[in-house]
Amino acid sequence: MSAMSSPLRTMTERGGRRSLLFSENLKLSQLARSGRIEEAIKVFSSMTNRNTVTWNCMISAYAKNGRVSEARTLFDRMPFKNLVSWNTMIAGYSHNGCSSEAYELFDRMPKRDQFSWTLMITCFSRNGELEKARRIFDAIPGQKSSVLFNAMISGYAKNQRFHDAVQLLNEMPIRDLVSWNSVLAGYTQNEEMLTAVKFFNETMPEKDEFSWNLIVDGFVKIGDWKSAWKFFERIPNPNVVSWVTMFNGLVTSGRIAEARRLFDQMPERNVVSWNAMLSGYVKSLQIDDALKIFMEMPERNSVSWTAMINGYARIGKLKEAKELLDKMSIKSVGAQTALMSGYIQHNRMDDARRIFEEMHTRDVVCWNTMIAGCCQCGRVDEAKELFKRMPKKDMVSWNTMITGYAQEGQIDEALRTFQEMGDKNTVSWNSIISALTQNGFYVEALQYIMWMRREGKKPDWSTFACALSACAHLAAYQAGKQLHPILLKSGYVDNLFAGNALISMYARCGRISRAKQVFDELEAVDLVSWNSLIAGYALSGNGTEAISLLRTMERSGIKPDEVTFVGVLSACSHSGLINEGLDLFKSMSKDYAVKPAAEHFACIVDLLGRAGRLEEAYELVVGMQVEENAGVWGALLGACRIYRNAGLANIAAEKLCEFEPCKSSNYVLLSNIHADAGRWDEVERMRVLMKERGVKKQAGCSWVEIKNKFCEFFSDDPKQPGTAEICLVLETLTAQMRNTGPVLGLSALDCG
DNA sequence: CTAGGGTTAG
Repeated sequence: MSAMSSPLRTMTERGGRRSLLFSENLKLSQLARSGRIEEAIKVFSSMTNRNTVTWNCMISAYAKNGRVSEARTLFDRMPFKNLVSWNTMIAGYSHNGCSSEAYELFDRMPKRDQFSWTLMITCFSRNGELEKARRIFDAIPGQKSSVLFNAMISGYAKNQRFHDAVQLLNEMPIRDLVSWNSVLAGYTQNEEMLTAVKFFNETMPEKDEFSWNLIVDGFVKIGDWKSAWKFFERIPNPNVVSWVTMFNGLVTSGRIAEARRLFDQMPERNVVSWNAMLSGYVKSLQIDDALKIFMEMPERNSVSWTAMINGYARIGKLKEAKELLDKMSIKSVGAQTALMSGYIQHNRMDDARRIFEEMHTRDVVCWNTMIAGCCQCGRVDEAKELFKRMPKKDMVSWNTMITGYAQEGQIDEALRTFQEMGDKNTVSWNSIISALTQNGFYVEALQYIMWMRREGKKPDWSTFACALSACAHLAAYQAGKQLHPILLKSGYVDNLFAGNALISMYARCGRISRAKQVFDELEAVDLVSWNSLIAGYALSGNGTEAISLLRTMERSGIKPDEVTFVGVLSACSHSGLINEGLDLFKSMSKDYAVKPAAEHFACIVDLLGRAGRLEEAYELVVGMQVEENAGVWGALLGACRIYRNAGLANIAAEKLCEFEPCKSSNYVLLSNIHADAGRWDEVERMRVLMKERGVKKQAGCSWVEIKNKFCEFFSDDPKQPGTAEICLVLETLTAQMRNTGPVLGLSALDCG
């Protein structure tokens, strides 16, 4: 008996040991996949028996969780490396975007197989280094598998090199579904839906659920849920992904009730479906409904918890959010970031900072959230410090800093950051362009848009909105006009931000009928669209039309706001509708519950002033309940100059110098008034005051658009080309205006 | 344990 049992026992022991090792290795890879890296480390260090697979698993575990340097340490220390070890380490670098490190290993490895080639091609492609990927591809000896072709095709397609992708597709010996879908994904994910549908209908010989889902997702991504629905209905065998993709399309277009109906109709639901419903409710801030789903759902993962915490955080129920986080057994980075973000949104920066500092691991999203939070509450120096401290920056980090600097008016820092960053995406370009427009550098903004197009970056709705806004502020009609067809072709016309910017551009360039046409052609309009149009009529001096638009706007169910009234009131004053303007001013607080601000008072002062009712205007300013500003006194001063009321002008100009102590033109005006009245001592006092306050004459500057080029003019600039001609034209114009137009002092033309 | 469609939720 004993002689027989001995070898048997040895065999089972060996088998047992082997199966134990196998199951421990399996456990390691499972932990790695679900992001439980700390547990994986524990398991690995407690293992007495390790084989090469164990080491490979642990390398992969580290790399998949962003700890690529620890993975490398393990790789260097492991007792025996096989081909998979090398491939795993390369994959690790690839997942973490380290293409040069990956290539260094690839170059040194003793033997290569299909995995190695494919990994390296994918790694370079992900990094946008397509030429390097192609060099690898071309150097592969012998027959290339379709997996290799597909990797290269996918790389081209993802990077919008559609021509190269299709060419390779045609060159490969045997195409399969992955090949077709790789090209299709390139189109759908780059918002090329026209080409995508054509490829889907006319080129692809066969389709699977992937193909259908890609099309639906592509339409969802561009916000066209109707087209998404058309294709969704035609899917022969929609799977869970199809349903969730369509569901997501309804949620992003704000149709939460319809989304709910679709959810109820789903033939099968997995945890992703439930999470989609949950976060759908969170997005539309229906937190009670979200909670109901959270309680109802049969299975929860960290995404579910994170979504719920995020929901509470967004409506300011921070106590509930924190309690939920405390209940999580393994607190994911995302969940902690959600609570942190809640604190940031509700101005509890210290609490946010505490969570941030206490976190064991932080991903790039967490860092970016904290940085954005600091920027939002004006702590840009703190943001800068964090930005320096963070171990790995992504595109979002850089873009956030650019926007942060811009909001603080630190345009030089924004420009420096933009130049310093390596790769730039559309958002980076948009960030710097909107930084420029927000700070009044309109010519520079247009310059950057030109550079952006030269770099081959596709403009999106934000680019168009900024470009058109710059044109509007410069009254650059030629440039703005040319943007219109480009916008039409781009497919962003129905974007309200772009559409409103277009209205505003035409309106401010004095093309009010074109503005109206754009307005009428928009699928849906909002308050901003109405305000832009009304402001346009104000600018063109058509008060009657502005008032009539206000009425139409009300009938369409949109309530006017303070901006609307600035438009309507200034329209009244520009077209001499005195009584209408005064009536509207009275009714804006009474009937519309819009509190008049200084800007509205300025309109009425201007209106009364133009009618010569200077005393009334003065009484209004003195008696107004809101804080006075330069605009109000400026309006009064303007009226005083037309009607030559030196006494009131003196008061207004004094006030103006109080509000804008650094603006030289105010002192000059006041000084001129005193000079007119022969009060030379006062003129002298002005001169001394200017010197005391350090007021320097600002160079007057203006732009002219000639043949798509912007010419900047500075006053008193002897280097200015064509000065003599310009002065001659100016003199002629002035003479003509003296004879025909309203009487203006020469100072009215003295604007550089 | 490592490659090609990074189809869906954060």
